[in-house]
Amino acid sequence: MLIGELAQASGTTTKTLRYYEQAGLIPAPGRTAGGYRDYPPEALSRLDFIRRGQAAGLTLAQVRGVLDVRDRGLAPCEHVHDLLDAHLTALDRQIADLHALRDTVAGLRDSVDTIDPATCAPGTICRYI
Amino acid sequence: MLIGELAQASGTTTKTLRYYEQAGLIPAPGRTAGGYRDYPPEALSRLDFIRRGQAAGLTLAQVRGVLDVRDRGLAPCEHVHDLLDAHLTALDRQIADLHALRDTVAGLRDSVDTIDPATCAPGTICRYI
DNA sequence: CTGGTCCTTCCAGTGCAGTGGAAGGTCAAC
DNA sequence: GTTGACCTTCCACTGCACTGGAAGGACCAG
Repeated sequence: MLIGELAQASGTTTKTLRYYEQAGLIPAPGRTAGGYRDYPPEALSRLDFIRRGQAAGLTLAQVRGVLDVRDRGLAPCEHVHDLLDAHLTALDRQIADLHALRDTVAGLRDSVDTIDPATCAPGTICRYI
Repeated sequence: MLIGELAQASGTTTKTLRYYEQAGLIPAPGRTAGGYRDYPPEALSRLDFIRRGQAAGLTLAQVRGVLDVRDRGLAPCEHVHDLLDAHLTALDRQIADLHALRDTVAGLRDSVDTIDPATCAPGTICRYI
């Protein structure tokens, strides 16, 4: 399988595949006589896993962590559980932070509607922020 | 006011102040005989505004947009209202996206606890992601 | 044999908001 | 006069996940 075919099959680009190889996410494949990358069929399932990991909001470094465990011949179940657990905690905090920010911004925006701009102090940049 | 004093007073660093100047967020101040930056007192309120804008989750480019309006001698009220409104919309979508992601990740994590790892297919990377 | 498409490597840039460090100038105190 | 703190400019780097482009080789159809 040439790089362009794999890119098409996995819904990504040749640029990205070379980048993944350089980043240690996919192993360097064999080469054809002409020096072209020649991927085995299982490269596709590896790319699907990477895509699913990304869809779950994991970084490529985290995905690579799981792949590294798997490549050492181990079952990554515990690792995956801990990773998802930590990710969930981070997401919860991120959502809470964003919620607080949202309320702050909503208050600021409403203040623009309700506070008379004539009461702005001359030396300030903006009365509302 | 020298740059170190302003940095201390505004709770930032000299590096950041030079960066803000280069980025067009604060005007280039006068210089002392020795070539040191010499800030006027109102630089502090400008930096406070920048900090409040950042606390509201605005980018420096957005903050600079407000400052540009103000520097042209106009009241930025309408601009600020529109900016905050758009920001609020973006925040709401971001929160919704994050919520959906959170639910997905929670489902994945729980599947690690409930699905028997012995049922993993040998060719796959991970049964859970 | 030529044209077109695919592939190769390598270097550099994107956006965001700074941060690090080198090489050197200024100023006040001792 | 010298130490030390502060300042100057300039260039490069951080993290993240790519993306763009140049220069050149491989391969296939007509």
